[in-house]
Amino acid sequence: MAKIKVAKNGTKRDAITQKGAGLFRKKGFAASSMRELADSVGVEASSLYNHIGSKSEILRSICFTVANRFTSQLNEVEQVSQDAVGKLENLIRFHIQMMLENFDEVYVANHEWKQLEEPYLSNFLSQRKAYENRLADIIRDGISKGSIKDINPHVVVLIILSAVRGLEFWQRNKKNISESELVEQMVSHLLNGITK
Amino acid sequence: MAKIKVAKNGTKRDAITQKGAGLFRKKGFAASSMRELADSVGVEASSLYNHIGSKSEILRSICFTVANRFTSQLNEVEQVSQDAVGKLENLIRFHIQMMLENFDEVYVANHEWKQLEEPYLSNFLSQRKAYENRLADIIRDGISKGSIKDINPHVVVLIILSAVRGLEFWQRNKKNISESELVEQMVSHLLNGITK
DNA sequence: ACACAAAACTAACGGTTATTAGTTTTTTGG
DNA sequence: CCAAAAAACTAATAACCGTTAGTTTTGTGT
Repeated sequence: MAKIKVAKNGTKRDAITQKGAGLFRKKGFAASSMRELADSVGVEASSLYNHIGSKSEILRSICFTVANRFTSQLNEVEQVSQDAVGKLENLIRFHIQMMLENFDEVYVANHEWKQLEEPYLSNFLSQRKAYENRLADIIRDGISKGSIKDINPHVVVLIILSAVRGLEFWQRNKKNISESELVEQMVSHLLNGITK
Repeated sequence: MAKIKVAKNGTKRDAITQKGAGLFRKKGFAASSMRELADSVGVEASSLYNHIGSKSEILRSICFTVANRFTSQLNEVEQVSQDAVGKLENLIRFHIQMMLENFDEVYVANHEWKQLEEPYLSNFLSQRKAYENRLADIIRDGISKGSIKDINPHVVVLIILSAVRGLEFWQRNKKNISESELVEQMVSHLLNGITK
């Protein structure tokens, strides 16, 4: 009879969710079975249900935990007195850090949110939309104060969020460049471009 | 007894593949059933097999058709005599155009390639890797000729490809900005940055 | 109009799915 | 050390999956 290993300060539910994030990232949510998840946890599938309510609940937990962390950081950044470019830089760095430190979870939230059931799907999309709008507000502020070029704020948000999200492809090249160098170069490109 | 509607110059296989792209984009490959696909085509599930070999063959067809189109364009761009920034701009425009004109197919190739079976999965990844390396070569050339800042070429490739890919989120905002304006602003941001 | 091919149908196959019920083992607290 | 709670197990369920076989209908070329 196997036992679920729990990390320090973590419940068994957390352990299952973490393994779920890894599995869902590798295979996709719909293509992952509870039996596979149970295997990776080291237990029979039915035993999982002593700790979680359903398969979809795991996905829900992953998606909203990630979404809430981004929202929290944005809350803090908005309150700090800093110019628009500084705020943007702060958020870009946070996105990169989240991507590198919570890879599985962020990846799953980015890719598998479509498999959420209503009303969670709608909630998730609303939250993301609101996040994007607040980001656009920061850029608008920078434009009106003259520190940012007059570009459509939503286009800028799109590019920045997509670029940091693209770090999911970075794993492979990790060796060739240090993490700090990566962050600096991304920030530099996204803010200042690449042409001389 | 229903009949599959075929577009002009298209086989029934093409019609099924196209509906498949739409379905796989909306629900994901693994979460889409052949019965659902048959419904959207207007036929019974078993009838599909008169035209296609398997479910996975549809995905394969979508992914490699898209990949080959991008590779073809890169072949052409490489042969034109143009500086690195001009080549990059050309490719960025092509990516944006593909994303807007073949949304379902490009989206599926971007998101569902993980569900490909071997050896197709490895082939697909090799092709993508090769594409990225050739893009990095263009940037390296621009750096050595002085037209592009000295940034890690792979970081630049990452940002550009991710940004154009991010257009999958654009659909929603389509109303507020014209397509040509969108392209110009994206090219401008990716090449020249946003700071004044 | 008739023969042949193409493409639809119905029915069924073995396999997998998430989840539940009921039981047994393990852990915990007094 | 014993009782109660937690967490594991086995077994089974009904639903759904991709795909095949066999049959019938539809379209086509002469």
